[in-house]
Amino acid sequence: MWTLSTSSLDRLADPETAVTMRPVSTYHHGHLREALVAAAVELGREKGPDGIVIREVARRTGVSHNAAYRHFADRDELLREVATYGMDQLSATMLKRVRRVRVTDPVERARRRLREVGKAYVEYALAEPGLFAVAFYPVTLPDLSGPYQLLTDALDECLEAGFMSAEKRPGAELPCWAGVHGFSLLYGSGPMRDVPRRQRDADLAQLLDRIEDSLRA
Amino acid sequence: MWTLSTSSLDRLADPETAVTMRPVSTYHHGHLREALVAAAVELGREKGPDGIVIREVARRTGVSHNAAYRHFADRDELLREVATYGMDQLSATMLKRVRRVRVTDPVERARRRLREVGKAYVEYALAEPGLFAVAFYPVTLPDLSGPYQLLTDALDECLEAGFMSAEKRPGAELPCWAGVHGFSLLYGSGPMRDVPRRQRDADLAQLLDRIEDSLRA
DNA sequence: GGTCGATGTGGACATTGTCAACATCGAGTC
DNA sequence: GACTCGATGTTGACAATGTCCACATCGACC
Repeated sequence: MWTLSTSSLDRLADPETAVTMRPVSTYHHGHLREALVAAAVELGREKGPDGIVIREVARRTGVSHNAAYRHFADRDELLREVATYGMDQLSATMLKRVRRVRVTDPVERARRRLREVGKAYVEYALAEPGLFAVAFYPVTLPDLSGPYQLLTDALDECLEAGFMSAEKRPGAELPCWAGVHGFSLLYGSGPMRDVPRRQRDADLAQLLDRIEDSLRA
Repeated sequence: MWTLSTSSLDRLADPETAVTMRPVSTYHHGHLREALVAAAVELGREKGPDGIVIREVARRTGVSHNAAYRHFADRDELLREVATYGMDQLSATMLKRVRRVRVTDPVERARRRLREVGKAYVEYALAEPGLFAVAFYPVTLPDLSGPYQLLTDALDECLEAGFMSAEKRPGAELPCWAGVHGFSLLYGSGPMRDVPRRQRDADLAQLLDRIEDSLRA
């Protein structure tokens, strides 16, 4: 029953339930909550927030409509779960890219790290426009501290390396965030969504150049 | 019958139909299309894209459900109409603010105009978050040439005035647009929506400062 | 005065979120 | 080892919605 691409569950199943895994009788599912979230994530990935439909989630999980109400108060709570999943993936994507930077020169490393933070943000938003939209769905709003902290760290490093002027540091997060966030939406689901990849990459590079220019000491 | 706040119809009713206005028998409405769009705009203003519900629009217009189908192929077409209305208002807001600039020094005037373009964009997005969301709803996407042209003009002026370095001019629209667009969403319906007005204004001022810094020769 | 196409109406259907009542199962208790 | 009880699923129902079809009504033109 309930076949699942385990990969998409990696971050969902907590170790405890993972141990208790049993093949399941037809009635009590055993891991319904996780299975439902996994199905909801898949729907969100395919069709965005509006595509996350309780009854379809139940159908894909091979369970009756209404079963979800034993695990989520309402649709919004399920949405919030998917949003958190997306935000976690965004954090992970950013962290991975930042860690890949192998430069010793402090200034160059700070610049590169800030750039990778921005690139990763956009990369995830464009790779998963549906989940990104869910993560920023007005009713949803999961914890943002992961991505925000990575940006803060990158900016601090720019300051320490002397790449950024000190009087620009306070509140510098916002202009940077707004830039990549706006870019993500314009190119991910907005009016620029059909711009070919080459052009889009060039535009992103230019955006990151301008952000650097704006911070430079 | 069909009471309407005429003010909200100003930009909708075309002169021709306006002349033909008649008090109407109960059946054939006479200006149903305009009345429906007006009601849809009001709903969009109150609750955003998801709030624009055909049956509610019909109810508010005092007409049967289904009546709308004589004027719009489906809900999306009605949405598109509202989106166009919002985009027109955005253009108007921007134009108004740009025109208010009364500075003679060319450099200072170019800077101020670019700034007002950005301020107006954010101002409208924050004043009408629902309509702004409709205007950028993925399925919608009305004509953007109005706002875009105003930005282009402002940047051209910055170049001519010598405030912006020439090699940064090509493609300069994008970074600017992304910045104000991202800001609008983060503060209008996103994670920053509860930031108090004072703080928000300061953040916007800083964003515009950084944009100027990024373009400076 | 009569006809006909445009415009509204009423009814129907499938889909959805959600509630209430009922069914089933496994973990403790005697 | 049988029993009970709370957690977990299921069935059925309801109202709201987008959309389709058949029918009603009206005004412009012959």
